[in-house]
Amino acid sequence: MAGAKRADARRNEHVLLEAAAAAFVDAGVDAPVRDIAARAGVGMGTVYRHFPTRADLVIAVYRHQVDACAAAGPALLAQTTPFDALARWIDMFVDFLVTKHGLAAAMQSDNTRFEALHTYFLDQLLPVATELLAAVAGAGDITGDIEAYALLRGIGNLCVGDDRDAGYDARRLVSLLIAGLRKP
Amino acid sequence: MAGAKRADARRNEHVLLEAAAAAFVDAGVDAPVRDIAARAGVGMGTVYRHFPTRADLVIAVYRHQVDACAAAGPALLAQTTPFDALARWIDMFVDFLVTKHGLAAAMQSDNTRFEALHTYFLDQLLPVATELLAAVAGAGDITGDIEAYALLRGIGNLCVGDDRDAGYDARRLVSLLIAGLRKP
Amino acid sequence: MAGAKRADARRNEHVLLEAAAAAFVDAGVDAPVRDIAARAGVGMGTVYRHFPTRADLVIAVYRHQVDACAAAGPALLAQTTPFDALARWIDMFVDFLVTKHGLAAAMQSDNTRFEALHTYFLDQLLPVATELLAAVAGAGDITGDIEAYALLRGIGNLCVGDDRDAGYDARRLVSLLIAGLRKP
Amino acid sequence: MAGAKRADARRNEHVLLEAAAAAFVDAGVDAPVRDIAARAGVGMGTVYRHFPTRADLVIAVYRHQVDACAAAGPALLAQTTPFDALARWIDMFVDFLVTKHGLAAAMQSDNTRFEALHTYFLDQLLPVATELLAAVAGAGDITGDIEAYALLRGIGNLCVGDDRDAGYDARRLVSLLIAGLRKP
DNA sequence: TATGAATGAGGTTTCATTCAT
DNA sequence: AATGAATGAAACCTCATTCAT
Repeated sequence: MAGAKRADARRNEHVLLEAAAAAFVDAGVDAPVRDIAARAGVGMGTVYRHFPTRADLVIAVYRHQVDACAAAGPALLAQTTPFDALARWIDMFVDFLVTKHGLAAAMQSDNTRFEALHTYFLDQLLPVATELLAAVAGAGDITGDIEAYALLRGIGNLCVGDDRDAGYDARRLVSLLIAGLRKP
Repeated sequence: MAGAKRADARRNEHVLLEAAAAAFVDAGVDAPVRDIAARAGVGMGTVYRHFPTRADLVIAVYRHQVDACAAAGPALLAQTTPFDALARWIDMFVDFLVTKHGLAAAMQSDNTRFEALHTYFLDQLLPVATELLAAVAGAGDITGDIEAYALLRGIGNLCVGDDRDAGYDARRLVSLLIAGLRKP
Repeated sequence: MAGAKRADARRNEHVLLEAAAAAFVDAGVDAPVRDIAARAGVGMGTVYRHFPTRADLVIAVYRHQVDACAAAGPALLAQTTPFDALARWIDMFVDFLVTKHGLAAAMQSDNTRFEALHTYFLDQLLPVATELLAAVAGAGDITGDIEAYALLRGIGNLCVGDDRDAGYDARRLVSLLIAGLRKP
Repeated sequence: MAGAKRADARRNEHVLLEAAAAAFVDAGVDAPVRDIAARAGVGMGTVYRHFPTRADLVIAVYRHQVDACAAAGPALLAQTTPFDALARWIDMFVDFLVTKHGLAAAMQSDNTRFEALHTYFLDQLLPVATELLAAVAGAGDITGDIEAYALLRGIGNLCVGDDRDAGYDARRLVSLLIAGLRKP
């Protein structure tokens, strides 16, 4: 019986994540709880049961992709030159942010509601970025210093609004940034 | 007689602009009208009298600085090399955005309320940025193409949250961007 | 399970209708939502949940009585002479309007918010009034023509403010109107 | 000098009355003071100087016509039969109300702001109506009793909204009322 | 455990009225 | 005397969040 319940709960959680992801795309990560619940076909209380705070929900929605991104770093380092690994990892990160409408905006929000989200991202990605940057520096490919944090933050910022604005291409600007990083 | 009254009103308008600027810093450009009025020490109706829509207020808050920035472009071009002029103009732009906390965030908002603000910025700055980029391209200092719009947007994005975050320095990232632009 | 909740909600809806009716009496059909909520002892949001627009609320408040009035017409025609049936039906209508203080005033409001209310009343009552008038005309009891719409509107108007004014008796004036209608 | 001023003031008062009358037509007797002032081309303070309360303004707007109506009663009585005099006087009253959009509605409003308006109307018209009714009763032309107050009130009510509603003709209903009054 | 009704704070906007100039 | 800027009390409506069922 307990097991049956859990199956139900797990299904609900899954449905909710899909619904939230869809709502975030359409209305940003501040989408009304009621809308998310309605999309998922559950009551609002159910949303709160599974994700007590908004950050919990947002993190849950993006956890898989953040984790995948984190995992990709070392793999890339093993495959190619440090600079190329960094460039390709950043590409992945940009792809992730740019396809998740509103996520970059949420990341730069200073609303305390999203603090936990921020933290989660950094916990996962900062070590990887640090490692990649260190490898590039070790290979002597970089001009000047740049903190991993600053780099992630800058890339995140460049991705804000990419989807909403036909005249703007975050990837292009990020590539300029990387070019600026490289020792001639 | 008509002029006498205006002294009061003009003072109030000034106070309101200061109050709004401060409120925008603390709470973003969506700061409640009630708060802005309270900071200014006036009634809410006074805010609406002077600035019927929110865009009116936001534009008014930043107009002087936008105008100054626009004016600086040609002056710089006359003083130094194209690339240096561009770099210094971008510095000015970044200074402006970074000291006016919350402005960059407003610029990237897709809320239709801020459309007029967006428009105003672009009307003022796009021609200048275009002129500077053309000069640099003419001098053969640039690698690849970049639209003035994309550049402004990217710089604006990089400035988002610079003030709120000790570990982040927008100027540093912008300088990487410019470096990436330059032909080796 | 779904039914359990409804008990509460149904009770609240009932309480709200009573509260709204009372508020309409005291302050007209434009009574502040906050007041209605306070009378009902519920939050304002509850009013909006049950009655998203003001017209919804006003119609709901008076629906039962309008329906009852509409139903009474044919019954009366079957019981007595056409003229008597008309007179008694009008008595009912007047009773309804006069006891539902403020309703007549709402009916004459040209505020577009009340359009739906107006429409609802006419949809229900116009056919009945038309039928009664036709029967009276068929019996040759009437002098001159009168449209059902004009008659309802006139009676409605005569009832405005009946309750607020000790020196005024809408029934008496309506009876004069009916007398004026009758062929000597 | 004092005289010169007075000419100015008198002119302003006149302009204001015209403006208020027009505003009342368009927006009812609750028309915003600002609108009235704007129509008159004066400041709002000027409205308040001339008409400290809203009732003062409303009364002033309609005073001439009320007075004319009051004066007409005795004249009609002297010219024709009592019943005919009453009928013609009521015609005048209806004409007055029906052409002054929104006035009838104001008269029936129980808003205390309009109390003085109410009072003024009654002070002027009640004696005249009473006299006319007494004459008709004296001539034995009336069936049953009707108070002058009730009659005025009923007629006023029948005129509400006459202008806004193509399907409604207050004059027709008032004539039914009078017909109902007459002894066969 | 799930539901969704209820709450009420929070933001917006509109005007009647006062009062400094 | 005239002006119109300023005030601030309403009123509206929208959710995030709680909690009875």
